[in-house]
Amino acid sequence: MRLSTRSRYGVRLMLELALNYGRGNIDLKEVAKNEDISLKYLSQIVIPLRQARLVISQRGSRGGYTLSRRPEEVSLKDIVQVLEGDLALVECVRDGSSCRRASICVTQEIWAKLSRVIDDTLMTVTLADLVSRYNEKNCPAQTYDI
Amino acid sequence: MRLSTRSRYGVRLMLELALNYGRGNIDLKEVAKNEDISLKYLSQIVIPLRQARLVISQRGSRGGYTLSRRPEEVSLKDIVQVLEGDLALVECVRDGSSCRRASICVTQEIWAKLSRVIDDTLMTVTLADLVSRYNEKNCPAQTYDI
DNA sequence: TACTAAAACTACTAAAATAGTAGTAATTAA
DNA sequence: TTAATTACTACTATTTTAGTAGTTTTAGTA
Repeated sequence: MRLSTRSRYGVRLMLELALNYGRGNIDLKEVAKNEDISLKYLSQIVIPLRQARLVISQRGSRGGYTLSRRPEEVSLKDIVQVLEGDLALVECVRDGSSCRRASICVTQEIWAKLSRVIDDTLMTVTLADLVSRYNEKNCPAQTYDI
Repeated sequence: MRLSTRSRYGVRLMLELALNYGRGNIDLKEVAKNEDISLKYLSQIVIPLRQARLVISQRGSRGGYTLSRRPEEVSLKDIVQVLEGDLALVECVRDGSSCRRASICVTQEIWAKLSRVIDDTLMTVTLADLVSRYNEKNCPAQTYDI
């Protein structure tokens, strides 16, 4: 039960865009460098994010990506959902008819619950939250020694 | 982010043992038939459960498996933990040194939280709970038409 | 207009994980 | 002694993961 690099890199990509929200296009080269992720791989990962309209792209020179919504309005669930595809934790939760034991199965109920708990957790965390955490962690309150 | 059949089958195996708790050895053939799972595959899955002392085995004719503890005392976390191996949701949560960005990374904190939420959810569900659900679902209160 | 930097698209690939199967050996109750 | 059962070892096909590689399109700018 592993979270793919795809999802994790995708979240970090989106975090970079959130950190630069309001500053125009950010190109993937920059993100790849900051986050230490293969540029080519990133350029694959961003495609579904664009298709899902979580980011807006601009091609050509000085092109790049921007968030299509404010960081407060993008949850990690939005991102992970797009990048994990339609994969559910367990197939029978998404599609009851995929298992003929569904009607008598009690474990299905548990996996459904677990799916909900995961979704709820991811839904309550937004990019804005990550930005706050980032600032706390990497930009501690500055003291000026004069 | 998928739960393996290994874990899911393992839980169903344990549920079968819980349903038959107190009735002596249950052999895998029976479980395989009831749960519609390959006998050979089940016999692989049960090995780590035995090694983790969640079940006790008896070899030979009339052999089989029994729960080593009462159903109330076995949570789904116990089972899934054993069957997923030491795989964490995300490697860096289990082992901070696995990623050199750990000290500056804020997504790690989120994955750690998600891991905890998953663990907590699985920890609160015991085999006894599954047995209750099973009885409710498959043995509705009987009415006698005389 | 030509150049350059960027996204977009298409195809391929090595490695690992998943979900099993197959066959044999050891054990034990009857 | 036999039959039933667990235990052990090895193998395998398929899918997923985590990328790489190369080309094409687009758009700003000198």
